[in-house]
Amino acid sequence: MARSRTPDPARTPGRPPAGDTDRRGSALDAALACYVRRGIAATSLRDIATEAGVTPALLHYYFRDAAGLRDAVIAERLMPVFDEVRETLLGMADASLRTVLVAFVDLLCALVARHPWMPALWIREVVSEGGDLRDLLVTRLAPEISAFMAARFAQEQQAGRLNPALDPRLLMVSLVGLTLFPAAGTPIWRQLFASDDLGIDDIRLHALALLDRGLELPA
Amino acid sequence: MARSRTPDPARTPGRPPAGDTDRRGSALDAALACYVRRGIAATSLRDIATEAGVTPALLHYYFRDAAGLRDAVIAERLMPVFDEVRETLLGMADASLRTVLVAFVDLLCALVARHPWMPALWIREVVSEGGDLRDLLVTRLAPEISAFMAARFAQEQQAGRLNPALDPRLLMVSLVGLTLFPAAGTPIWRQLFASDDLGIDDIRLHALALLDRGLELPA
Amino acid sequence: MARSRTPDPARTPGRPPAGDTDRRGSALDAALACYVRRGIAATSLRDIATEAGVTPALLHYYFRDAAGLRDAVIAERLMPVFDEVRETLLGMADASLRTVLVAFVDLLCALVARHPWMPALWIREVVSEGGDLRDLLVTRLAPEISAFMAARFAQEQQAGRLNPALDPRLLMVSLVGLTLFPAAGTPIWRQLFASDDLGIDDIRLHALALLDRGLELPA
Amino acid sequence: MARSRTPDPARTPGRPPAGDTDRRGSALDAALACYVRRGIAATSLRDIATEAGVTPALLHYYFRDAAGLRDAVIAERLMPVFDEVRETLLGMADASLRTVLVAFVDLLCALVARHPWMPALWIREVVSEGGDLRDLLVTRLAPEISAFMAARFAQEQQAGRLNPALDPRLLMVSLVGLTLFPAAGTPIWRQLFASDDLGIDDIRLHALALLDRGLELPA
DNA sequence: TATGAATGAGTCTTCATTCAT
DNA sequence: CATGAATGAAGACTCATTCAT
Repeated sequence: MARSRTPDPARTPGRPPAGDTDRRGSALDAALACYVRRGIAATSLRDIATEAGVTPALLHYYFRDAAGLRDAVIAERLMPVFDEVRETLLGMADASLRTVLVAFVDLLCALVARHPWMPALWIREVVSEGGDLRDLLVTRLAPEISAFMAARFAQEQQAGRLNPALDPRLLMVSLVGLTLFPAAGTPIWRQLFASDDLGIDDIRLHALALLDRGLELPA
Repeated sequence: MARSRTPDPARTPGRPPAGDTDRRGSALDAALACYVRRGIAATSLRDIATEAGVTPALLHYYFRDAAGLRDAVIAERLMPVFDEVRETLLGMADASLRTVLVAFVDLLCALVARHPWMPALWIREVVSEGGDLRDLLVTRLAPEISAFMAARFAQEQQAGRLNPALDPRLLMVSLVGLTLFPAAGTPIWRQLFASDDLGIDDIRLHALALLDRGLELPA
Repeated sequence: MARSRTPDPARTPGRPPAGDTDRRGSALDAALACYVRRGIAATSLRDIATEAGVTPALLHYYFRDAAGLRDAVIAERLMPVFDEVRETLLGMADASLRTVLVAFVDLLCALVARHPWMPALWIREVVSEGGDLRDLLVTRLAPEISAFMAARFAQEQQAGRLNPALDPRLLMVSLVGLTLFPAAGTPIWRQLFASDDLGIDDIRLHALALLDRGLELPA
Repeated sequence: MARSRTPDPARTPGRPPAGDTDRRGSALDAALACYVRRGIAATSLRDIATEAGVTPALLHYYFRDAAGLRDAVIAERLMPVFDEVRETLLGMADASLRTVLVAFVDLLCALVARHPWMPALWIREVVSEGGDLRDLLVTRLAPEISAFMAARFAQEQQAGRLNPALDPRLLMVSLVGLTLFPAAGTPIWRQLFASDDLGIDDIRLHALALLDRGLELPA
């Protein structure tokens, strides 16, 4: 039974013809918005259909079922973004550690600037035990990056060029905890500090400052 | 005729009489477990009833509806924990900044050690736009703490006793990003680095080291 | 997870308390009527709910799902009838072949008289390749009976007391083909021959006559 | 503007031009296969489309709707077979009763040999109360045959040339019950008696033997 | 001639909730 | 104090059918 479900499989990978109304793409965007707002598990197909202005039946026509839609969102909206991070990072094997770290922070922040929905979705669906993005992270995205980064950290540490009290494994985690995590909570910090201008660039500078020299507290 | 729905409203705040099997408390625990596992929004009353080994009707008898149950979990399981953090922190107004910071990190880590479910629930439900914990954070827990901490940071910074490139508003966010966030992802880092022993104490030491002196990268 | 779905399992095997309205039993009867009318596979839960005058949700409450309802109908409406046939027949091991055969025909015809819906359901759902009754026949009801009967036939044939041209395996099939099959089609034959009085007793006498002496055609 | 929906109505009765891939004919065959497998009422248009390897829309293009397809299957696949039976039988008005009976049995068995799907479909869809084939039988096929046969039986009986205890109306029913009915259940009897070789010819010989002289039980 | 797009109605099923007991 | 019975609303998904191309 040929899986010829998707109306025009040949069109799937890239963006649609453009110019014309692209209902499939709109559906993906609507799904993404719902996922960000309520979480993947709590989003119903009907929510997405309403958001996209189409009937639930159409979503079934395009994506077969709820899991198919979710997979399509991951494949066509999330993976391209993640792949970009991986490519950029792995291409920097020869740069100095400082360069790599700054590039990593810059990369994540630039990513947030372009895709404001990313951090919230990422933080939420990755830490969730049954989260679908967690598998994605653990099996496809992170292994290469984390191995590369952790190895590099350990090596620099042994050479005495990195704070010896740090845990090489947790350093990469820290980079995320100082960028994506604050970015995900931006609406909260804004409200908490009554600072409507608090943005990803503040996060970036703050993270770099903290990483670079720590708190600089007097002994 | 006011329908006094909760069996014994007077008993609610504290623990039940004890001695008897405490079905209400078990229900709260079951709900908490489900919230952690699947997220608050994606947890059905039926899930909780099954987990607790009671009928859905009993949950209605105790908590009126799903929102009532959720509120009870927040009030009786989450708030006590958060209040403890707030009390401890606010009681340290006179201590040195280093002492306060170390105490904050220690406090969060001790909390994780005692309530391993906390970080995942917290991280997930706080970033969710409509999340109920987010309201809780923004309206009840954080205002005092964040105001206290940010003011203290700014004051120390002006006195030249804190890295001037840091953002006082984001520093408290960073403390969470370096403790609760890594803690929430522990299963992932363990799998990623094949380190079954990676625990909250590693997170604590790493965070303190990073905060204290940063990366110590050579110029 | 204890399958404590059925409201009152203890009541299940026998008929309900009687006197009170037995909605579970009514649902089984309604399901049976629909199965007979349209076939098991083509009967929707909604059909049954409408026929029984209840909501589809109630059927789920009682029987969990469509398959559960079907199984309940089989177990509580069909099996008792079939078991009766098996018991009666297997209890006649010592009787003469003629006695056994006449008893078999009489038994089936009496059964039809008491449960007019039986033949149609039986004929239809047994020949259907994926039919659920077919499994029932092949695995639970027929093996004993058919083995017993075929063995008896073969033994009588060897002793020269049965038409040697007959196939012992098919003889029992013939008994059904001369009783249940004509009974299932009764409405048709009545219409075809404009005989409103054509009934199960005509079928019985005709079958016995044919079995006994055949057509008695002159050579 | 009369929408001439069937592509080439003139082609309908006979086989298509041949030489070209006959998608209409394949659809009919696919439908027939599905009908046999699941029953007419339980077969969806989509099932048939999948089986035929075409789109549901094409079936609508050819047959207008599900009923139209079913009617086409009846008209172009079933009726020719049934007509053949009728023609053959009605052409034997002058033959001896024995000849007619043997011919009838032979005819049905030959038919089964050529169209193994026939008996199952026939038995199932004819006894079903709302079955579409039942109308067919009652209104188009059987009236002539059954009238002819029953009259003949009655006449022979009055002349003392047929077992007087038989019911002339049911005799023709018996012929079907001893041929098509056993044939429909062949897979079952095979499994039940572990006889993979049990076939239509065994059925034919057994039926003839039983009809001819009955069981030949000793008094 | 044939099909991809689209949908309203219908399917089974789960859910939160009510209520009598 | 607790639950079994019951249901309306909503869930995912399937279906036959229409229509523009």
